[in-house]
Amino acid sequence: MTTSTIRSVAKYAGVSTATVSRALARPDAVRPGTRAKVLAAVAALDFVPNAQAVQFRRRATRTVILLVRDISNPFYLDIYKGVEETAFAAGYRVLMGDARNDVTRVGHYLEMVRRRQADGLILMTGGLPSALPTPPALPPIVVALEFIPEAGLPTVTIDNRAAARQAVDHLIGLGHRRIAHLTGPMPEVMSVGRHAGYLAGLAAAGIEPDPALVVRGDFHLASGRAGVAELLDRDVGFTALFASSDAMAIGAINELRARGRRVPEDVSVVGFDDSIFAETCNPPLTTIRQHRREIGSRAMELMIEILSGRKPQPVSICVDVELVLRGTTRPTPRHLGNAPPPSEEAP
Amino acid sequence: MTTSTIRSVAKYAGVSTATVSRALARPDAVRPGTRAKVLAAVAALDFVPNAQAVQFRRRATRTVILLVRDISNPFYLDIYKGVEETAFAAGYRVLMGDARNDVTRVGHYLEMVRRRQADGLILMTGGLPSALPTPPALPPIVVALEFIPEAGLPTVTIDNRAAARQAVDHLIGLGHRRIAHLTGPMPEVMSVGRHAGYLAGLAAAGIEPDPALVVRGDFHLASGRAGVAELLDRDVGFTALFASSDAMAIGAINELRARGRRVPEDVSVVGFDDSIFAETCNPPLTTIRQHRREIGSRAMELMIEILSGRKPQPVSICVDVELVLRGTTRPTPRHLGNAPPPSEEAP
DNA sequence: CTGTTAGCGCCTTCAT
DNA sequence: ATGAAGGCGCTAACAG
Repeated sequence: MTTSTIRSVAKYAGVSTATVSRALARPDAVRPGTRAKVLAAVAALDFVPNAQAVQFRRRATRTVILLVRDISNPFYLDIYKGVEETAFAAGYRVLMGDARNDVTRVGHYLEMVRRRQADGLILMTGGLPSALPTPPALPPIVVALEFIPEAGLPTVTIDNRAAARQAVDHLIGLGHRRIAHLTGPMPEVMSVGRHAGYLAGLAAAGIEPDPALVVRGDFHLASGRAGVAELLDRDVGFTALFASSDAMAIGAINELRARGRRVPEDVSVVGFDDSIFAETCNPPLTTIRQHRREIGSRAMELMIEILSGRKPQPVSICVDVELVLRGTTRPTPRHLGNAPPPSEEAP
Repeated sequence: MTTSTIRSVAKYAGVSTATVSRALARPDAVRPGTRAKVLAAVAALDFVPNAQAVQFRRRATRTVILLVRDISNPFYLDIYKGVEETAFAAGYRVLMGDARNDVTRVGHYLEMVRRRQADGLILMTGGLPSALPTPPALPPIVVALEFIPEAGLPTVTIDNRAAARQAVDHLIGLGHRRIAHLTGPMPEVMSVGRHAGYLAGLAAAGIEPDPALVVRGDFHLASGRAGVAELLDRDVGFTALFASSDAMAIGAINELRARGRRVPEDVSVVGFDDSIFAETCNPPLTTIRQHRREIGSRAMELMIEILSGRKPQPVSICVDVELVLRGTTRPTPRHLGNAPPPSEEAP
């Protein structure tokens, strides 16, 4: 590893260290001739500036931490990509942290920022340690995807309620009226929003909500399976199912099949997320797409503005979602009545 | 954000800065009384050591870069987890980089290490820029999963040949003799190794290899689909298929179904990786499991040893794989002859 | 435009 | 066991 410093370069080029620094940082702040001399010296000595010294001196690491709830979830990969692209372009680096669903680990990462291991924190975990430092000591934070009610932190999210509503409206448009819902973990803002959208969709169509059609899940595949099992055991009739996550939707489809129901012939299914599983599963899943890349880059943009000293702290950005029609939904079977013209179909 | 420094703490506690530093770094190097005074001052002033200053002074960032070939691939998530866990426990941080299948970006990350943005680089990309710095200027590097022939760099991998052999032996054990192979991109060491294992398995069973049964893919799902299409169009008979990646295996299954072949009734399929798709696909995929977490943590362990100044540079570690029996393989149909007792079955 | 001069915050000899 | 002092490598005033 190299050891030449700005000082050796200065000596070699016959200029001062300040000039070297300038020639490198703001080339047009020095005369072309000197610049050339410096550059030649840099090349000759194979000089590489010591980033640690620079950052220390500038009191900025140009690094942000992206902390996710659980890194096993590939959902976060695209978010990361969005964050990283925007960060990289602006000269920032991204450190990805895994909270492992554990709030104390969030505190740990917060501490890293306070120690100036990083300039800011992009949080995608549904909670903060209760002993949160108060505003003056609170480092720059942007919350994405999740909600942290108390603190008035800048946030990037989707409109969960409206998104769920889209899913349900689609099902209703296909003629379904007995629509079940697999929710996420329930006191959580995200799950509550999606459930509210489900109810709103029914209400708008004048469909009486039936509590027996609603089962609580936890976003994971197994709970989708279990949810359908419960629904079937309850023996409530339903021709469609809206799951608050793709994983649950896939679990649900597996269980439906295992119990002899065909998808979409007997039951239409809509998921949520448009995860990587959605397209490759069989049949491909109709679902609500979250534009993850965009969520990530928006969050990073916000962070950059905050770190640049612009922006009034509390901002909120809402990223659009999109209903992706694929193979798991179709009009209700004619024998159940109200069959609409068989027009809507996935590409 | 806090601004108290070691100096203010020293003044408050009525000791020198050296004592504060010692009290924090090596508590038993100072008298209990002084330690208490220092700790009280730290608490009173809400002192947080400035990591940048510490690292600058110590000339170490305690950060390593994990550079992957393409971060969209969830395969790397578990590797990351393994790396991160081991790193975290040893006081290191992990910066994840995405090479986006682009060698020039590898050079960029190498440069980051040279600039001391990080202490070392864990490489999971199949190549290095040709203008690689020579040993004195070459930063600490550990290669994982992939192979970089020229440089005698420490490496953590699996035995691709032996792993593929296991897959093929399993199929042969079930009575299959017409076994097709979907390879990875072909000049690459990894793909070549797996293909060699396939051939070795056939040879050991006295089966004549048939070039018409081999199709080149690129590890991605679409190439699995295309590969099967080609196989079917060639009209070569086969009762089993070994794909060098799970994604290709799933693509293959989709295409087989689309063309009216049932899996595993008509064709048995074995994948490679045990990716997250393997378990949730339908039926669940029999495959070769790579212990990704372990590969990651081994790589990080190696890195730590190198950074600690131990370890002679060129080391190579080989992590075991495991055949995971699930639902896509079964004995050959009796009408094709040699049907073994129907014993082997997934749990 | 360029050089001189101070540190950034911490750790670490070297004395005491 | 503790204090005093000198940098790590660089940038940012401030003069010239």
